[in-house]
Amino acid sequence: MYIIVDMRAQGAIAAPNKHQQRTEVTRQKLLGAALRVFARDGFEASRIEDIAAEAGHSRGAFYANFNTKEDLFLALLEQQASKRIGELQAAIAGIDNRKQRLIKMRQFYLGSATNRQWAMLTLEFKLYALRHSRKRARLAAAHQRIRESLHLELMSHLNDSYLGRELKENAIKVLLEVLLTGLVLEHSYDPKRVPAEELTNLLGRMFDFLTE
Amino acid sequence: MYIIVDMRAQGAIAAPNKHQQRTEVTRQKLLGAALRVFARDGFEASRIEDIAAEAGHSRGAFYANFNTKEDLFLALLEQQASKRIGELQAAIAGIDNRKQRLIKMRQFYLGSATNRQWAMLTLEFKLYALRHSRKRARLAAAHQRIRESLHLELMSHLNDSYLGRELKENAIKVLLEVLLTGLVLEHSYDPKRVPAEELTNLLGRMFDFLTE
Amino acid sequence: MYIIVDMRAQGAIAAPNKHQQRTEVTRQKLLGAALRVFARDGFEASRIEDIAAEAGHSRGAFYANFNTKEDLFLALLEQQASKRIGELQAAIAGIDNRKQRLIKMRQFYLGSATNRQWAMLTLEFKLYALRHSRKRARLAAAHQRIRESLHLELMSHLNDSYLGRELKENAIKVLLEVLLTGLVLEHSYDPKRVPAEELTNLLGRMFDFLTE
Amino acid sequence: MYIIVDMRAQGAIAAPNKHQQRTEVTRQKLLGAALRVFARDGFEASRIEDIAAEAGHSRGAFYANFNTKEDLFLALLEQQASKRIGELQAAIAGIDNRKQRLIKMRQFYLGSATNRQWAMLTLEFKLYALRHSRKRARLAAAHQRIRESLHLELMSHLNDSYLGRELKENAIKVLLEVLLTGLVLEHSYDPKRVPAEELTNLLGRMFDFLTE
DNA sequence: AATGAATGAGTCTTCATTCAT
DNA sequence: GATGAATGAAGACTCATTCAT
Repeated sequence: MYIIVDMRAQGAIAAPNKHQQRTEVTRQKLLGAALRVFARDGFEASRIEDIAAEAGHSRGAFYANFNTKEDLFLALLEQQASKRIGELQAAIAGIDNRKQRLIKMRQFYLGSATNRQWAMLTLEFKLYALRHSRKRARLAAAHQRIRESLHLELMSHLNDSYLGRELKENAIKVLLEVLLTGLVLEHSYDPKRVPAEELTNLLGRMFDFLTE
Repeated sequence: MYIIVDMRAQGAIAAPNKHQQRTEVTRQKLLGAALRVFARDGFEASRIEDIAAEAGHSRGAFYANFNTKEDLFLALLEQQASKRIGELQAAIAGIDNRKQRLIKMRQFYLGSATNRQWAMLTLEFKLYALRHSRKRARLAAAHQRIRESLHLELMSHLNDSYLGRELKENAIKVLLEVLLTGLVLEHSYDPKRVPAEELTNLLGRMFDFLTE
Repeated sequence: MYIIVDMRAQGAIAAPNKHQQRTEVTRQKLLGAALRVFARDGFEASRIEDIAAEAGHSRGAFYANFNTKEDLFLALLEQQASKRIGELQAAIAGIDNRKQRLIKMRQFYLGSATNRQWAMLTLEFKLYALRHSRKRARLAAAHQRIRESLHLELMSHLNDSYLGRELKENAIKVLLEVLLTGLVLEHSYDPKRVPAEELTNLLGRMFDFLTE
Repeated sequence: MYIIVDMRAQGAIAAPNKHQQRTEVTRQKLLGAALRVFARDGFEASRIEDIAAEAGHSRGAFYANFNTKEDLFLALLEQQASKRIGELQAAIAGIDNRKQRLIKMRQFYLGSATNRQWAMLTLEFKLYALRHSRKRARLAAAHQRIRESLHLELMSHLNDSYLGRELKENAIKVLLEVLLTGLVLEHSYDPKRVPAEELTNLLGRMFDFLTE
C-alpha cells in the first residue's frame, strides 16, 4: 500500500535509482492493467496472467510487486480512492460559496458516471468484502480505509438540503453512491434501456433532488 | 433451460409417475440450494459440489438435472422471476383502484428488501450477463426473458406520478430496481451504515417520491 | 490415516460396494507408487504427478484419496510401519525360547537390508520431521506413532546381551536402526564400496555383536 | 569447482588486488551461509535467495560467484572436505606412535559429532549423488573427489584392530562414517532419545570397539 | 562485482465435468 | 435417477536463472 509522494521535492531523500524507477513504472502499469481487467472481468474471473499481459509483463513481474491477487485488488482500491478524493478536493478547493461547491460536486458526481471502471470496482469490492470479511479478519483495516474513501467523505454539509430535513447526511451519500453504481451497471448491462444520456440525466435529477 | 409449467393443470399430460415426481423433488431441492449458494458466494465462487451438498445430494444428482453450472443459474433466475411475477400478480389481482394498487406494489417492493437472495441474484445475473454476453450468443434468448422479468414488467401505469411528468416510466422502474439492489447490497456490506429499518425507510421514501 | 481391518470378518458391516472397492484399490496403488517414488526421489523432489502416473492414474485420483503430499507421506509411513510390525510379530509369534527369537529377529533384521525402500523412507521421514516439526505442531501425533514403529518396539528384552551390561536397550535399538539405514544408503550410494554381500555381512556381525 | 589453495604461500602469483580480495570475501561468506542453510533445510528446499540473504548479499552476488545451486553445493562439499582433512592431518602430524595417533583420531571423530552441519552435509550429498548420478555424468569427477574425502582417507592402518582380524579396513571406515552420520541425525531428530552425552558416549564405544 | 527486476518453467491444487456402477 | 471416483484443464504461486544497470 503506497502513497506516492515526491520526497525529492521535499529534499528528504536522494533521487530514486534506475531500479526503483523501473519498479515504480512496472507497478503503475500493473495497477492500470488491474483496473481494466478487474472492472471488465470481476475479481474472481480475473487472471493474474491477463493482468500481467495487459500491463505488458509476465506473471513474474506481478509477483515481484504484489503478493497475491487480493493484495493487488486492495492496492488498486486504495490508489483509486485516493485519486478520487484528490480530484474532488482539487475541484472544490478554495470555494467557500455553498452553491458553487454544490455545482462542482454535481459536476464531479456526473463525471463519475463516465468512469465505468470506478463504479465496477466499488461494486466488486463490496461483493468481495461481503464474501470474505467473514473469513479473514486481516482485511478489516484495509476495508476500513477504503470504505471511508468510498463514502465520498468530502461531500459534507449537504444536510440542509431538501431531503436533509428528513434524511440524514449519511442517507444522502448512500443513495448517491448506490444510484451511481447501480445506474452505471444498468447502463453497461443494457445500454438500450439506459443510454448514456439517460444515465447522466437521471443522475443529475437525483443529485438535484437529494441535495436541493 | 426449463420453464416449469404445470402441464397437468392444462390437461395436457397424465399425472407424473413416482419416478418423475422424485426427479422433480430433487430438481426443486437443487434450485433451492442454488439460490442460497449463488446468493451467498456469487456465481464464480459457487461450487457445484456445495450446491449439491446443500441440497442433500451428490454432484451426480446435479448432472442428472442440469447440464452446466450456467444452466442451473439461468433456470434459477427464470424460476425466481416467474415466482416474483406470480406473487405480484396475485397481490394486485382484481384491484382496479390505482391508489390501492400502488399500496400493494409498495408493500411488495418493500417486502423485496427482506429477500436479500433475490437482490443478490439479480446483481449476479447482471454482472454475469454483462461479462458473458460478449462471448456467447447462445445466452441471448435466455437473457431476454429474464431481463423482461427483472424489469418488474407488471408495475405499469406509474407514469402519471410526480416525476412521471418528467421521467419516463422506464426510468422509474430502473431507479426502483437499482435502489433496491444497491441498498440491499449496502445493507449486507455494512449493516451499521444501513440498518434494516433504514433500508426499508429509504426504499419507502424513494418509492413514494418516484410514484407519488 | 487408515488401519485396514476386515470389518466383514467381524460381522460388523456390509460388504463394501463397488465404489468403495475401487477406492481402496486406487488408494493401495497410490501408496505402492508413493513408496517407490518417495524412496527413489525423496520427499521434496517427488512430484504428485509422478506418483499418480506410477500408480496408473491421474493427479485427480491422488486428490480424491489424499489431501496433500504430506498426507500421503504420513499415511505411507504408517502403513509401512504397521506392515513391518506385523511381519515381525508373525515371525516371532509363539516362540518363547530367547535364542530362537533372536535368530528370527536377526533374520528379520538382515531381511530388512534388502528392503531399500523402507530404509530410504525412514531416512526421509526423519529428515522431514526434523525440518518441519518446528513449523507445525499438527504433525506431532503422527510423528509419535511412526516413531514408535520405527523403534522396532518389539525387539525387546535384548538387554542381557554382551553390550547390554553396559548399553541400555534403547541404545542397542538406536544403533541397529542407524546401522541399517546408514549401510543401506551407503550401499545405494556406492555399491562398489559396500556390495550387497558386505552389507548383509556387516549388519549380521553388528547384530551379533550388539545382541550377543 | 574450486580448490582453495594459497598460491602466494607457494610463491606462484602476486598478492591479489583489492578487487580480488573483495570477491574472495564474498565467496567465503556465501560458502559459510550455504553450509548453514543446506544443513538446515536440505539441498532441495534450500533457496538461493535464503543463502544469499544469510550471507548478507543479494542473489546477484551468488551468480557472480557460482553458476548453479549444484555448483555451490559441490564447492561447499569440497571446501569442507578439504578443511576436515587438513584438521585431521594437523592433529596427527608428527605423531608416529600408533596408540597416540589413535587417541588423536578418536578425539577428532568424537569432535565431529558436535559438527552437526558436516554430518547433515554428507548425508545430503549422498542422497543427492544417489539421485542425480544416474542423470548426469558430469558430476562423476566431482563426486569422486568428494567421495575420497568423505572416506576419511587418512584414517589408515587401523587394520590390526580387534575386528580388523575379520573386517577389512574399508568396512571399519564405512561403519564409523555411518554411525557418525546416523547418530547425529538421530540426535537431531529426537534429542530425548539420543541426548548429546549419549551421542558422544556411543560414538566413543563404537570407535573403541572397531579400532581396539 | 553486485544489485534486484523480470522471466518462465515447474508444481501444487481446485473444480467442472465425465463415466462406470 | 443417483452416486462418487476419476479426469484434466485451468490457474495461483514459487523460485532458479537471466539481464539491464
